[in-house]
Amino acid sequence: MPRPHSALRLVDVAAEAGVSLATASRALAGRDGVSERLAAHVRRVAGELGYVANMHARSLAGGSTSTVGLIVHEIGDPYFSEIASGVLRLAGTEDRMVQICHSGRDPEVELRQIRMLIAHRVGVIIVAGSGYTDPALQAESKAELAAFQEAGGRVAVIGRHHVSADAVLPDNEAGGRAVAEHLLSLGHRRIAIVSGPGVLTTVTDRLAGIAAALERHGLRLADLPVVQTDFTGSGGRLAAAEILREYPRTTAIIALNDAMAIGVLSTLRAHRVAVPERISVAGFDDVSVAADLNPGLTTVRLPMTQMGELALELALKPPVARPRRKGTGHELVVRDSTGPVPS
Amino acid sequence: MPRPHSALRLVDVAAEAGVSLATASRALAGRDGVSERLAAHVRRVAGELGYVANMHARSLAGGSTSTVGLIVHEIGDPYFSEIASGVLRLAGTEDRMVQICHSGRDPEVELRQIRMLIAHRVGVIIVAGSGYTDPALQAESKAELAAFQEAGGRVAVIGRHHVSADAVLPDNEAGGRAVAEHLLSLGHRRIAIVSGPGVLTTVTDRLAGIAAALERHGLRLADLPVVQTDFTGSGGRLAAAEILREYPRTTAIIALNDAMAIGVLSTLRAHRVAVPERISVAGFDDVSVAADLNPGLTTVRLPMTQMGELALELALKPPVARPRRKGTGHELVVRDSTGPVPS
DNA sequence: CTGAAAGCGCTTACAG
DNA sequence: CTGAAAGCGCTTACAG
Repeated sequence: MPRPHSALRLVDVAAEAGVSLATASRALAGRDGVSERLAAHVRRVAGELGYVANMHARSLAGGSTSTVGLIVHEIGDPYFSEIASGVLRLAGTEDRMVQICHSGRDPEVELRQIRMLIAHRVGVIIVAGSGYTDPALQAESKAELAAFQEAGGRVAVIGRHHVSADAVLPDNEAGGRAVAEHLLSLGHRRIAIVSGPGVLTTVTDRLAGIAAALERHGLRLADLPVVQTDFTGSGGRLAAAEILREYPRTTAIIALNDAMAIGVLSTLRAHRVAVPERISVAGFDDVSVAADLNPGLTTVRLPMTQMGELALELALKPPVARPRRKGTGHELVVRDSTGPVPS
Repeated sequence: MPRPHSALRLVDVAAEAGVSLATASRALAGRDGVSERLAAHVRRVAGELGYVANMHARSLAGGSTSTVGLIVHEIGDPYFSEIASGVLRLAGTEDRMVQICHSGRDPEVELRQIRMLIAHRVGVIIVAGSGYTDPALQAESKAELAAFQEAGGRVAVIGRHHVSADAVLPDNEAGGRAVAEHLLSLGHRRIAIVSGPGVLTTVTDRLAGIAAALERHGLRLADLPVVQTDFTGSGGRLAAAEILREYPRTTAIIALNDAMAIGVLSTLRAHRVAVPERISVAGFDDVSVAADLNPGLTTVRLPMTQMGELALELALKPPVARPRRKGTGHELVVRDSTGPVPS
């Protein structure tokens, strides 16, 4: 198999620096047991020579690998591709490679991928897909990740997972509250929800926020139509058709992510339903095209790219006793797809 | 570093199967020198035990790695995330991991990433970003990839690159011709082009197609405004503003990819320019939101997901003397953003 | 067709 | 603080 031109080995660096293999290894790993002066010298020599450790040898010998494993539900979905972009960007500046795999929103596949990544001896695992509300669905993944951390691996998750690890927590509940408040303040009461799979914590958290806002206005989520569908554009299209058919008096639709909201807009347009004059539509995430739609989509902005960067940043920090948890903040972005309730 | 529970080694499989380490290795690698009966037996035992080779040991010993390296310009761009999705999908079914990295449309970064991937001993490299028209810009990458292939690595590229490797060739020129023909047949003559960086083969090929169509109608590309900008949404926005300002009589705009076309639509909308009544707009790629825009974007569909799958498929086939080249086909998708020239 | 042994490039006890 | 040596789990000449 290909071996890089620069088949420079640690022995070469050691020889050049005039130290033993062991000392060179310790110096570069930043392990103690080497005088600071010597270590600095070795590092300088390694730098001048452009030495890059053979990750396979390192891993085989029991060292850790700099590779980052990233699990997303589906990279073709802009929500995840923006997160991945953030991870790749930061990884690039740290000279780390990123292995990406699909979980397809299937806990079993997710488990398989986690095992694959561990088998490949990645040093870091980032789980970017939503967690599952039912702990049983994640029990095995949780055990696997715990063992991985026990053995020195680093883990960070994006979203609410049943895993004890550093976490980036999207402002799902507060965002749900904000978007619902927005529609309520515009006078809407006959609001329909286009929801994703109820097993995802992302979905339940966003719904919880919406429910909280409704209650402050004396409404109950249970009394509103909640159409559960795929977390995708075609899911949104189907759901919108159902809403038009079953709940024709609806004046506003909240889709639990932008992909679905875009599908909703598409169906409404096909049915020549004026947005926002007859029905207001709001989404969640603020994927980059949301601003370019017509009408521009009112949505809750989550900083996906930064979320990816932040997750990797957390994972790269030395672990602490209690996992870190970082909120993301959110921002209600009001564009043209929402307006006053039709009189 | 984390070691999987199933720290099952090849010796364990060999013992269980009652053969030597060497025989077990050969049997699983499908190398000859083992009777077919014995080999089958070893493979069955390995399967039952759930054995997975330690890729690091394999790589160190000189074997090849099943990891796939994928280089994209920017994973946040839907064109690339759809290609990546195809690669990940096929890789998943083959139990291969995929390492993705950004080249940022910078030949130097691309070269660095290629070197990184080779240093990580990936078995396959897929270059998904456009090639560069100037061979000098790719000279080093080309040499690096050639050496990699020489050493047994497999390479596939998407787009026209100065590399001798299996290639998936998007129908850029024919697509350019199709979209230009479409606008010409609608009566447009004052067509402006929103172009990406002229150093990319994707750009020059699409322009060449447009030029060919124009010539058939007695027009010359050189006489039309070609605004060169970033291959992104904001590039499209800027270019559209320039066109409105400098070439106010323009009746149609061809953007060389959908990202830019979406930016163009956005700017036209901000300026209250009716599409397609006053200006028609067409894009290229058919990213998934193109259908959901309002007006729906007329564009040239390239099968990005399949392109990703196909590239990996080619790379996974045994190499042949002459690199394979597969065209992608294309399809002009006429939606609502293009219409007859205003009278 | 099959096996014993060397070696890939590291890290890490174990001595000094 | 530093070094010599064993060992990680494979593959691949080299013998038989």
